Amino acid sequence: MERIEKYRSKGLKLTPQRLAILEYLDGNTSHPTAEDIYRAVKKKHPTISFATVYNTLQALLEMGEVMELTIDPERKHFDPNTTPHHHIVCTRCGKIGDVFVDYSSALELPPEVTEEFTPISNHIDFYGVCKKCNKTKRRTK
Amino acid sequence: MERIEKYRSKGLKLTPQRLAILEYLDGNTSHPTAEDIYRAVKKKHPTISFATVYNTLQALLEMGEVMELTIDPERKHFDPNTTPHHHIVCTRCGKIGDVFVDYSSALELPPEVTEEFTPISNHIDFYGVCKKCNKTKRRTK
DNA sequence: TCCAACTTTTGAATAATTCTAATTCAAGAA
DNA sequence: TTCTTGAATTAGAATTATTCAAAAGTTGGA
Repeated sequence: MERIEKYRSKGLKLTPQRLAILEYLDGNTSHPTAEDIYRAVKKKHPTISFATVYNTLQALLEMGEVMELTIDPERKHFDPNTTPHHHIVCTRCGKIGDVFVDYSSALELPPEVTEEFTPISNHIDFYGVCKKCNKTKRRTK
Repeated sequence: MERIEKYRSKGLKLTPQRLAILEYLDGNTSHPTAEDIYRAVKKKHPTISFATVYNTLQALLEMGEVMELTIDPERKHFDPNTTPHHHIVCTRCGKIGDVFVDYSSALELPPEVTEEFTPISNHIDFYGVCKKCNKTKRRTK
């Protein structure tokens, strides 16, 4: 997600807006939504539009430079780390953490499934409570 | 998902519309969207509204009688089978299959994750290609 | 430096889902 | 069986996330 050469060579035109988005995403492990990105980039480029964020994300998706996460039923999250990994979500605050373990060898599918589907990959959503929320009193109701 | 007594005893008022939704969901393994349910129930209750489908789904969610699936980035799918299980999605047609295997014991989390999160549960999305799509020629672009 | 092709922008358009207010109804009480 | 009331249904408006369209502005190779 760093060297800008990589993007130009893949035919991506590098505008200031895109550079700002790339910079924001580089090494970012916060799993931002489109809105998170929009708000962050807006600080340096107050005129940037949502469409530009979505356009750029679309381009990066097609280049395989970001992944779309479907963990959150309300909105898409994006992950610039495209090496295969899993996620853990705090069920109280929604914080998303990374899990860099390859469980594939342990995930054998039963015959009734492999008869119907040829498996290709997998992704695990772990659910739990983060440290901060564990300290906080659970809201009563 | 069957005995209607269960619902009444939990304070759910049983209207004809709700009974039709319950009947449609009972034993349904197609992982329908709200629209799938709306269209199906509409056959018997032509005046049913989307709001009723969403209301009922909300009530069933709160009762723990259906699960919301986030596999599809475009829309929510619902599963009346609330016993813990996983899913496999056809990356070509979107068909969703069930995987009734408990992999929990194989899904140990590394310390850097358990330091930050107290894990509670997990759900695996498997991705693959279904039998039907495997037969079909892949569309060339 | 020039210019075609690609981007950005604004605002409108979609699509999924939620909300609102008025009307209707389920089901326990009488 | 009828009454009563809180809950459910409905139509349609409202919201929210995301996409699209057209005009204006830029990038980067020639």
